Amino acid sequence: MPSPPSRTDRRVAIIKALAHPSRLLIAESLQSGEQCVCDLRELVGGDLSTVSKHLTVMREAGLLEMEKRGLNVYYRLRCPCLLSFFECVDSLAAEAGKRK
Amino acid sequence: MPSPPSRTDRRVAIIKALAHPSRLLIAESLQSGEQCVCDLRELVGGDLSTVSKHLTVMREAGLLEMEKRGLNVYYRLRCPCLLSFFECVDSLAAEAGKRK
DNA sequence: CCTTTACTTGGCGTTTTCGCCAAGTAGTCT
DNA sequence: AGACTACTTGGCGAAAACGCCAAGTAAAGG
Repeated sequence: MPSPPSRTDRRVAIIKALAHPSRLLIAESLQSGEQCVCDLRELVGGDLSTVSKHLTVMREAGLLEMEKRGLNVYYRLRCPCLLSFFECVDSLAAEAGKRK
Repeated sequence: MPSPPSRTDRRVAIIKALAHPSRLLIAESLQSGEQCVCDLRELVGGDLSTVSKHLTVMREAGLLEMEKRGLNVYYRLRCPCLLSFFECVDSLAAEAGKRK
């Protein structure tokens, strides 16, 4: 039987959900408001099924909420705190750029 | 020829460097000050070479600094801002725990 | 009801990541 | 110098993540 996810497991799942170029772009784009899957597909390119799977990863990690309205499915961020995280990452990314 | 890493690539590298149970534990532990590799090995368990490779990933992403003193190599965080990020992750992780 | 649109799910080959072992390097000690 | 300690690096098999295609589902429209 599978043991329940530990505190660390849940943390890692959340971080992993951001650790991919397409998913990071999606998270950043959703900061300005909800978007449907087709919008996000235009954003990141590639197959619709691939985008859908990325969104599933992010939703299961707890990062996103989804809501179906009509034919479209809209996704939005569940966390207002991502912004400060991105600032942190960017300050490191800027230094990494200079260092090398 | 390889194109230079984009802004998103650098961001992703930093996030990926935290997206593993052992590496996340290491980052959290280093918040209270520098530690040598053998300390971190005790923390996460497993082979020393595995720990060393995790540290290399984190260092190359820009997360850590290393310094050799005597026989030991000490690692420390390069970013004071990780703390607020972990608070963000934890608030999500707590909700994810409740939700399911 | 049938078709179309907007997705989601299953499957599968390819790529990446992970972790151990073995071997190499750099200080320290005697 | 030789032995020992504390790592780092190379290599490799196993596991996980990725992305496409094909098939399935749900709501809307004719």
